[in-house]
Amino acid sequence: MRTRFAPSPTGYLHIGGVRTALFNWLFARHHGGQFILRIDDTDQQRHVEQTLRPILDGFRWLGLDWDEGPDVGGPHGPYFQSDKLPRYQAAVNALLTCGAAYKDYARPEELEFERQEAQQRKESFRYSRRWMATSPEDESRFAAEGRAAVVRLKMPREGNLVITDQIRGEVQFAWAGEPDTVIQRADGTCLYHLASVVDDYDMQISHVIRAEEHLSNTPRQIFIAQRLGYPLPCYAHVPYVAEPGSKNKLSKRKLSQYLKQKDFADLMRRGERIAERMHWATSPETFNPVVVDFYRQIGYGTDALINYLLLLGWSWDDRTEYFSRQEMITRFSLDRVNNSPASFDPQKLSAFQDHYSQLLTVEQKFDLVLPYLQGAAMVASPPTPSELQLTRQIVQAAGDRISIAGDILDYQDFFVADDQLLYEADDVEKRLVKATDAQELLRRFRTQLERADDFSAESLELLLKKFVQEEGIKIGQIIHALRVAVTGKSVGFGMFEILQILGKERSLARMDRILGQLALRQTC
RNA sequence: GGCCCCGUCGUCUAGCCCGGUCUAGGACACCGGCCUUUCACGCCGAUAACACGGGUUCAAAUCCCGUCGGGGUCACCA
Repeated sequence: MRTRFAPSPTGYLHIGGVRTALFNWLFARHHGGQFILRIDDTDQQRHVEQTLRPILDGFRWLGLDWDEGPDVGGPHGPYFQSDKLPRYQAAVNALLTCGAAYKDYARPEELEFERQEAQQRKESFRYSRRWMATSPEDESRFAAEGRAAVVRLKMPREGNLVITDQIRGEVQFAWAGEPDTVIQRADGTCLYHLASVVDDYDMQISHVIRAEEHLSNTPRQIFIAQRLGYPLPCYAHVPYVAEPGSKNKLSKRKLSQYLKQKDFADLMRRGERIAERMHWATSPETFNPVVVDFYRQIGYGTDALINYLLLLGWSWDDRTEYFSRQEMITRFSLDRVNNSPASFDPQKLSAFQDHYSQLLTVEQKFDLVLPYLQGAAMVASPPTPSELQLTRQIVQAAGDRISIAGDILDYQDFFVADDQLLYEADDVEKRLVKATDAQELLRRFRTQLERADDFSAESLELLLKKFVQEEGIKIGQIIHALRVAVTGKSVGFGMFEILQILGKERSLARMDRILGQLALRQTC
């Protein structure tokens, strides 16, 4: 079993493309076959290297390894269409010779005229073949008129074709409805349909697993293969990935429209918050939730992404949600691929990420998070031992709150100098100003803290409990005020962990600073 | 418009091929509650779907026909 994914070098990896690639990869791995990467660059100019790199990097990041293709080579190369021009030329000649294709000398405007005429009559367009050359005499006559020739498929105009699709079952087409597709341009370069069929044959692809939009291209490709005497691969057309909340195909260019949807907007905002702290120059070309690299950049894990994508259109049973790589390989089959489009749901992706990130140890998370702190210049590069320790403690205390690696940047307050800490005005108002006795209680508790020689979370908790008891107050009367005093806001992780992380000196400094400011405010 | 595909909770889906066990199951989200020093996690609970209409049948989400709706594709793009 041999499958392939044939991206064109566009500079980015589309989320739907990855899903298709994943299915190809899984299918090949399941059957112990090969997964081939081939570059569809018939239409590309020179910068292939530049636009291909991000795609290959994306595959590597995701762990979708290819057995043959760019960087790794293989016995059925070349794996770049741009390197196979003579090969395609030979195929075109063969098609011409056997009468499956013809040279067409129509000018674009003449074709356009026919097309419009058909539209006016509300008929489907079918080329008249008026400028089809049927003899060398025709060719020289047309050429004398200054016409250039393209090569078109000479499609049958009667009969039907039944395709047995592995996912959709039997699909019937009438040959008469198939257009005389151009397979070679006037300048001699070849087009996708031809190249694709020739490549699939050369690379001995057994299963063509691709997006649904190619279903209607299949008849003409089968026609080419048949007339060239190639054995037909099995076809499987997977439904495309749809926009959140609709059945339209997900498209990178429609980002601004998706942003009107809350979940998508939230995801984007989360990304932008990270990008901002990292000082990234972002553009919708690469920093876009439709593009896979977006997730790598902000710190998603590949386990979550792959698992989510797997379930977008495929299922094993009525309840299994989590699959290891090995489990997916073992269980994957085409017949459990769904046949209706599935819309992309950022929230569900997040839920998978939450799950997989909870499986990580503190040390693993620590490693993931560190580059972000360095990138945001919140720690030095390389980090000092005390910064490393601080980070480790934060990761530990944050627990589930850090889901994607970039989430660490939300804990900037621990890294900022004590006299630079920003306070949420509303929180200060509510917990330190309006709350009666809050400031006084803080002052009194401060002296206790100062005397404490054990600043561990456990002993701090005992200390506060004792204080609360002695004062005859409820813990809520002081703890919120304390939190705002040392972190600047009213939400965060466990109070005693916060104090432990900051340590005595910093905790006191922060308390003193805000208490001083508030005292000053009162006298004014 | 032609051709093709698709149609189960808001979303991802199980069930459909081989009709009864489906008063339609799971997950995410949402809502409510519990836990609790806040947030998050966790736990418990609730709401929520067979597009519609005809058949066939003792019985239809499941089979047949039609309608409607959504989408894909109709390039000298891939």
